[in-house]
Amino acid sequence: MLPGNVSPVTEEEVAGKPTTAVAGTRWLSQDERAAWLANSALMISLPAALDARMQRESQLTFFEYMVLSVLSEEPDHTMQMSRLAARTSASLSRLSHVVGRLEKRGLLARARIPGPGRRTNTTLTEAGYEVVVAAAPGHVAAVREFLIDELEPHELATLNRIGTAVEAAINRAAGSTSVETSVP
Amino acid sequence: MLPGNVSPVTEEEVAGKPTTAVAGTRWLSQDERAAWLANSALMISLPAALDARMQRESQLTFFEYMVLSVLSEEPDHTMQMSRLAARTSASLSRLSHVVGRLEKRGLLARARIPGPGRRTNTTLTEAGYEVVVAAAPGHVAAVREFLIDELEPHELATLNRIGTAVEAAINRAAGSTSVETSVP
DNA sequence: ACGTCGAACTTGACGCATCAAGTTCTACTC
DNA sequence: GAGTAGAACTTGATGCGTCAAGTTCGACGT
Repeated sequence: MLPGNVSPVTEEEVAGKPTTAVAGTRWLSQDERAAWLANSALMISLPAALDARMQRESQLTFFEYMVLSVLSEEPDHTMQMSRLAARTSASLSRLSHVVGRLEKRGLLARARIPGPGRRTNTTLTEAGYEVVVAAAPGHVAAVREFLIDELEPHELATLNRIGTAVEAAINRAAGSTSVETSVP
Repeated sequence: MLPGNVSPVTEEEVAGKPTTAVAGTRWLSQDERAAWLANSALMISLPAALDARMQRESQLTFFEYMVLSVLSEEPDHTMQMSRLAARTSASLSRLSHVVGRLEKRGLLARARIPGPGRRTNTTLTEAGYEVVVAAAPGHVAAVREFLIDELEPHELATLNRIGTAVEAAINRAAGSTSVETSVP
């Protein structure tokens, strides 16, 4: 459980309604606050739990696994950097660092794309593919244990909706980074 | 949107049912997979977006804000380290580092608790309180913009349920860290 | 009374993420 | 055709988080 990381004042000022503003701010209502706290705990604890387990079982970060996994699902185990970045919700910079490390470990390889522009392809190596395949069952098990198997079907559906909506709201606020997101 | 960070194989092997196992693993069904992908995006993007904004507007991390905020809601602006750690879903180690930094910045102070055992209290300073108060409106606005205002009431309720359930599942798996979590 | 255990921290080393800046291309402009 | 804009990365410095150890205390056994 998380606390009231919401307003620096004590209960009394917040009252019941989701509206009102003491000094121009719409504070959170009781329900909103509770939902936000629960979500904070989820946001903080879930990635940490998954990271810890993947690290133990496969010497991979949650994010590294995502990268390898996305590549493994392409027919040719290959994807362009910027596209891979969009697919993993990561900045190009972050991806570049991670790919650099994974390349050093021999799990994937980079290659300039001949055409116009400065584009780079990333491809899984044999070793890389074997690592993902080996790590997958543990990953899925963890996802089930911590999240999926805890939820009812309608909760799953709602979670899907929420994730999508939030992602949209963030991209909207970011002024749209204008990267490919849809599957061709 | 996020990709299939789930199974290293292509669609065909996963089929429709949430069950079945090619090699002993219960892979994710279409719906489960979709929900998981949406949740991944949420897990990754939301903290990042909040962190970035708080950093820009208040020179505070999302987590630093949480710490200060929790303290600000205590009547005496004081809380014991281990309790504060539980309230913020953080390890004692992480909290210790963060509190150290915030102390250096003059936003809070530590003091040994006289009684038995090795306990430490953390207290907001005047400056610290002013910082939270100043940062709060921006924080709430961001939370609303990215999450709360995007959701219908029933979605809020479900999110609450999900967060609680996940937190419970993780704590269960962790063999119970045995720290206080309930409010007295 | 002495030693051991465990709880409650603290500290240091190391790794990963972020941000700002640099590079390498094409394309467009005047 | 030189210059500028801009997309697609890459790189380096800095800072936060994690993990493993270390410290400091009381309690409990013998």
